[in-house]
Amino acid sequence: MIIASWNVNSIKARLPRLLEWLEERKPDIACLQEIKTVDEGFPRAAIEDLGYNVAVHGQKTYNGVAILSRLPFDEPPEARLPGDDSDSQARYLEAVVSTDKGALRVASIYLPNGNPVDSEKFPYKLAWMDRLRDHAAGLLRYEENFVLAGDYNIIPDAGDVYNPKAWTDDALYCRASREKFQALMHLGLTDAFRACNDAPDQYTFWDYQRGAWAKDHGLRIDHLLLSPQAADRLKTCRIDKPVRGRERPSDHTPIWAELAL
DNA sequence: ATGGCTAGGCCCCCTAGA
Repeated sequence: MIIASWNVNSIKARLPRLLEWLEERKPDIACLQEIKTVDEGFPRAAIEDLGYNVAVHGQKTYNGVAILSRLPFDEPPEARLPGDDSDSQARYLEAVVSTDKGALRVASIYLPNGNPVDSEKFPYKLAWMDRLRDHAAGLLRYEENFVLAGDYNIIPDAGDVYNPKAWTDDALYCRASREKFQALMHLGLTDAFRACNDAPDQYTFWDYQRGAWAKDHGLRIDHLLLSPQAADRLKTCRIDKPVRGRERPSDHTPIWAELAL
């Protein structure tokens, strides 16, 4: 089955692009980020008409995540990441589906950007990453298939950004951010894209500004992180780059993995 | 030589994104 992640940068602005991509790629599960609407504003019917079950954790104006699944959800999907009851930003949604080869847990993640690094946004990002690591450590104890899919706002390595020197002090690439990402990976997760492709400059985001798309000045910041059980079933992982070049695009493009499930 | 965008809100200018 195909599990995808896409930061759509507003579900309402991007609905035509989303519907055409769902019909082309036919993902079994699609994790969306930055839907930028409350639950009631989500265009649920148009997506259900394509055969998807829809789970939404929305918020007015900012953030917001969703999970689309051809298979029904086993239990009501769980919003929010444990560890901070005062966190009101809609950045996490987790669901479980049953396949004939076992259960699959999927999370849609919109990890905080963290810029500027001298603002309160940066410690919020780092604390959020600590919470994600703690939660992932708990999930690993089930020894099941899971995929943590989303916009991590983390450039893992120098080969994942067009000009790494310019990003040294940015919240997406600075030492503290990448150390937190490494701590998460060192639990035993697999970066699905890097497990399938070691070429540099394979991006998932291109800024709307400064002709970034035309010059291929991109970042690889959207990731599918797999549990060991899911990694054993990984067949391929790809980035749907042409979607970024379409009319009224998101600044992110979809990434997806195929698992033998 | 420079600066070049997009989306939402209650909206003609601001915040936010990365």
